[in-house]
Amino acid sequence: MSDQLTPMIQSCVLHFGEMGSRWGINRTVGQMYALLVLSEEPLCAEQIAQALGFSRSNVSMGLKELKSWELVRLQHIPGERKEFFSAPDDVWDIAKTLIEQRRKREIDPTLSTLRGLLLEQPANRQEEYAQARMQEMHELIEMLTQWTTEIQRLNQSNLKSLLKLGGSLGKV
Amino acid sequence: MSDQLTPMIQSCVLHFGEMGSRWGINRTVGQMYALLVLSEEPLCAEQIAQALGFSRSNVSMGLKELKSWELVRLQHIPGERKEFFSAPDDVWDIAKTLIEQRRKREIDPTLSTLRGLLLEQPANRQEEYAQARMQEMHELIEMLTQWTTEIQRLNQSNLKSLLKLGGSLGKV
DNA sequence: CTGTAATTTCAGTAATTACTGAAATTTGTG
DNA sequence: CACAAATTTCAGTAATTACTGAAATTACAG
Repeated sequence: MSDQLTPMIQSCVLHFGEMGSRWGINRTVGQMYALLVLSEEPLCAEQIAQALGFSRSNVSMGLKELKSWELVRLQHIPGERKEFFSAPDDVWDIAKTLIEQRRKREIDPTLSTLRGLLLEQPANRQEEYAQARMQEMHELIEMLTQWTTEIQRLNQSNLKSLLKLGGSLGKV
Repeated sequence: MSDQLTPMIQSCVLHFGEMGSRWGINRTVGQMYALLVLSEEPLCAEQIAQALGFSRSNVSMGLKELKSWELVRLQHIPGERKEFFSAPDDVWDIAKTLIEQRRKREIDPTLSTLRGLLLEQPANRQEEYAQARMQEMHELIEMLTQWTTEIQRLNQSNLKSLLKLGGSLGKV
């Protein structure tokens, strides 16, 4: 990594790179995104490559990935020919996008796989039990999904105030 | 993979193997756990290796991993010398454990990294902005964490009824 | 305590995933 | 439309992660 970055920003970028890789996100893509989030002005591919010490083509791949997740905004700066990228200004928007995308890519296919298997006629006691488990998983995942859907409707400050009501959840 | 498994169970096992690998969980560990969840009786390492076509040592590694996540229960079957493993009977217990463990391993260190960086004196305007972003991230993560803490207190049926109240969230 | 079954460890290898530089393509400007 | 800047693609390579078999260790019945 080049040392154009201040140590503070570098630490954060590195941390999110590691975190990303634990969550199935390519480490360098994680770093790129952290950098974009921490930057006030939009950055061009060249700047990202320079700041993080990656090849230009790696950055191109990374940005492609981030575009496919809808996590970056493409911007054109007047007078500049090249493309600039930035992350949403509101971190809650980022989180909502992440949740939504992961749902589309992983949760929905899982639910649909489970539904498919639940339609089959169990061939024996063993399959009967397995289907019961699958049914439980399906219900649980659907429930948690509905929750996140509700939460996603809120904006961050509503979320905060809802949380302050706090223990209200315990009173069911 | 051996074909001791019925196609139904095999499909499910394979699917969760793939899903696991997208979430930073080794594919074969994902398969092992799916198999344990779908099995009514506890399984021994040998049975898992046989059913999934993995080496005995790979299963040993996988079980070690699952133990470290506290996702499996070790059981001794009377008269049997070897160890048997099973997953919790309640899928909600499994989910709660997963959430808790990921919090410990990834969320807490992230919060602590952010707090550390927020204590530093910003050296310039750029770092000032970066810190503001870090502050937002910290707040958001802490908030979502508190949410999941609340939810984890509930049991599955409470969760269901709370969800049925449904749009109540929208009324904040 | 001895012998055997079971489990774990670990060094080596295989498989996967990530990254690069060079070439091809696209984009925008005069 | 010609040229140049910018971006993308992709085949090759590097790095990482996963998996195995053999050896070491542990656990337990007699």
